[in-house]
Amino acid sequence: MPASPLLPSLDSPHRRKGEQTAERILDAAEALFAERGYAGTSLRDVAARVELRIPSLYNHFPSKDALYAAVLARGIGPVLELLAGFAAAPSESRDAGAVIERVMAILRRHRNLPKLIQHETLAGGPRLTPMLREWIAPVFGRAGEMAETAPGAGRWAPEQLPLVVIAVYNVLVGFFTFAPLYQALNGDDLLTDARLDHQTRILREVVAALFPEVPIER
Amino acid sequence: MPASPLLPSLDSPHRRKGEQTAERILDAAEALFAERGYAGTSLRDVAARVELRIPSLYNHFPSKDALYAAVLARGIGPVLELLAGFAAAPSESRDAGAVIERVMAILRRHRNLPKLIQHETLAGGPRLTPMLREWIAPVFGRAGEMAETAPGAGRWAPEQLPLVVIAVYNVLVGFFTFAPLYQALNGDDLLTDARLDHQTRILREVVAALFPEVPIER
Amino acid sequence: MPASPLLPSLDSPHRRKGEQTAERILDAAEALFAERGYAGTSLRDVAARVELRIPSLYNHFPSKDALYAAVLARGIGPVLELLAGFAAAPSESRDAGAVIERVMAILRRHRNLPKLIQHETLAGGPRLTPMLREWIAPVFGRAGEMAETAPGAGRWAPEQLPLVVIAVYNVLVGFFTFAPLYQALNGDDLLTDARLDHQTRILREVVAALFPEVPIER
Amino acid sequence: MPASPLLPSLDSPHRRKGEQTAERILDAAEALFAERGYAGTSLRDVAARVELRIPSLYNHFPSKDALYAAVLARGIGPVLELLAGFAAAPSESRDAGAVIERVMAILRRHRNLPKLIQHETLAGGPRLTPMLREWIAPVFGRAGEMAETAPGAGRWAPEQLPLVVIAVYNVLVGFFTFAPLYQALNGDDLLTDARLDHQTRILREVVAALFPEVPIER
DNA sequence: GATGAATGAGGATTCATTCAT
DNA sequence: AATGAATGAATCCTCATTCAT
Repeated sequence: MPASPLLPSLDSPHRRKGEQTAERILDAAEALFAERGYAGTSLRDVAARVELRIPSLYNHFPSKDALYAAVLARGIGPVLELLAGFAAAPSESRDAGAVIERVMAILRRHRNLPKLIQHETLAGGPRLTPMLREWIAPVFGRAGEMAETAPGAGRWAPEQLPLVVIAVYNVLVGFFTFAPLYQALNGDDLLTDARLDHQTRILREVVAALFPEVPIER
Repeated sequence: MPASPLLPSLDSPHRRKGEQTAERILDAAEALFAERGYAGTSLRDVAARVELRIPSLYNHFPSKDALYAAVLARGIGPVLELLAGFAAAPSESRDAGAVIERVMAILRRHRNLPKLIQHETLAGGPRLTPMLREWIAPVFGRAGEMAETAPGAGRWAPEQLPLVVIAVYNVLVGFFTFAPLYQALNGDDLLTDARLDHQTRILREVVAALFPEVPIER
Repeated sequence: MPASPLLPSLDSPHRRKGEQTAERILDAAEALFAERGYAGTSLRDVAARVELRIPSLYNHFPSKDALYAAVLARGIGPVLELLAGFAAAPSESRDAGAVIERVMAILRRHRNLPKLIQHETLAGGPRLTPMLREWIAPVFGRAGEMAETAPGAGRWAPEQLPLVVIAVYNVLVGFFTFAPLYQALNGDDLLTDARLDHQTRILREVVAALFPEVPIER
Repeated sequence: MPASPLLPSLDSPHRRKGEQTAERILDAAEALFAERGYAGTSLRDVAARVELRIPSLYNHFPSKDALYAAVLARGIGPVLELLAGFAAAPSESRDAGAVIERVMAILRRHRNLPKLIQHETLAGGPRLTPMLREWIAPVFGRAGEMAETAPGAGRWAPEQLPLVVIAVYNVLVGFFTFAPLYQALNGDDLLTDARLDHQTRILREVVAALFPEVPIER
């Protein structure tokens, strides 16, 4: 029996179009939230970017906050999965180089993500905390533990280890967050493919320098 | 000769009190801008924090924008002077360790500064660009040049050098910007004196690892 | 073919109601701008008069300035068309009496118009100038030319003619602008139908006196 | 005995300077009120024009309203005296031409006055009414009476007479109020001495045309 | 007499949200 | 699903005024 027109099947054109719209809204919102932060982004801007009127946004997301959460979730999800996979792997088979490579690959396609996260980090605030408990906390907890059990960890005192992990994290994220300023200063775009390759290499070397004994595939 | 009543002397009570108030406004604004960014900070919040009514703010700063610029200028000034001094020093007498120490000392007293700068960096925007040309640009220009002529520069290809400098910069700034998130996750405050000592040490080691031949006083 | 729901037909209830509201806003604004001028009129007053909240005004006009411009355009349009028609008519068929009659008829229905124009005239300012070039300038230019080619023009030196035209204009407008003061002084309302008839007659006689040879139908 | 420094005589430099300041404030306020009306003029503007700070204005006038009233009084006084003198003169010795000449002379020196009055007229409102009763009312009352008893009055029906007087008044005032618009349109300044001579002449002719039997000295 | 600082009231405008269509 | 209209709350900012100096 074909789906009744009143109950459209999961991928009827209707539904597809609706999801497409939601996706377009997420895209627009992601770019704007990344550039201007939550407070600096108005639904008016988002709507204009999607070429919709504001109330239409409410057909897809129940509030600005929910839209923001959705943007964050969509962006952060893949990264967390990757990290979780890495953390879960047996310690011998962890290859730092591969993770760096794959994280960079994700960020290349989602260049807004680091800025988005950085905005949240700076706010350090209420909107973030709920998501933290669920997503970031375990990963960063694992990261510390990983580092502790990692071969090269001997170089750092236990209470220094989290700080070193944070340092690496900031080097990674920083390439993206610093890009617009760099461009304003020098005219160069740090986010071209060539530059991103450089950054990947630098990141590898930074990790190699900080954790001399961690295996890293060349 | 007594000061004419028409031209109040430089330290008339008026002036002194006014300057004090302006300073208090700057303090309040700095904290709020750092935490919530420009768009997320309302003059209402600032005024409440200084225990003034909103219009009084306008007796000291002509607009929110001007207040923001003043906050930025006051905060960034000393750091830039320090860096400029370092950049101007003859290359043999440059001691990376000393600079790290002194930058950290400044940031310890102005803990909002890195967040402030980070917000601006993320915005990458119009409010920043004018200041950039004047202040940051020459320093970062010098930083690149410094690194090139530095003994350890040989380790990096010329086009990689700016990226490495940026990496160090991000490690430094990142300790401060990541602090609130870290606290929300783990309950630990990264900005205690003990922790900041750790970070200083880590930063030195990062620099040592990245520029193995740069002299660094222990 | 039924109208698509995405493109509401020209007289959807939405549109009709919206236009009605816009018209009511224009009415209220016209009265207030006429009485108190631009600076003296607050959107709060306008909104109160239409029984709306202030932000609703922005659903119909993007700014106070735009509302003002719309008021002016709506009011001045018909008069200018009338004058343009008169100016375009062949000189023999021009009947000063008829124009006076018809201008008075318009102003009777739009009694705020003269005050509105007078406010603008006094400001002599930036808000006016753009509209002037487009609307008023050509008409007044024609007015001068008309007067020159008119039979009675011989009475006045060419450089006096514009001044005489202005004089007539001021007599006409003055009846309306002076009315509130007159009422405050004497208690009489100059804008009753009877009084307006008088004024029309006086205006005719003034024109007859100033241009003795211009044909004027009785 | 010379005036003690504690009790400065009426025209001590102290007092003189004070009065001078008040006069300068009046000048600035007159120009601004004339151009922008009461609501459109801020004390900030006035103070800036006198190169004082706002609170200093309050040393000379107790409120914005009082300043406005003072501007009006200072400007209108001479005109009213002139008219009063004319009205009081025995009817045979009245010479319309002389009055026109002298009113124009006053307005030439006080070009803001007509605009000022026109603003008030348009407001027709509360700020005006108190002054009206005292100043303008009697004069206009007399004007009507004068016109009635004047030789040429026979031309007009009694109830038309006030309207005719108003017409003349508007011709006179209109030259000044229309000037800025005219200048914006044509680039010509209507308030040059030559133009004002023309206007005086036109005004005489208008009066002559409207009151053919009124004596008017050539 | 002049002014810096402070402020209550109000200015225009934006924002996120709701609802009827 | 899309949108015009409406709105309470909040935005930045201006204004007239006061007061201590």
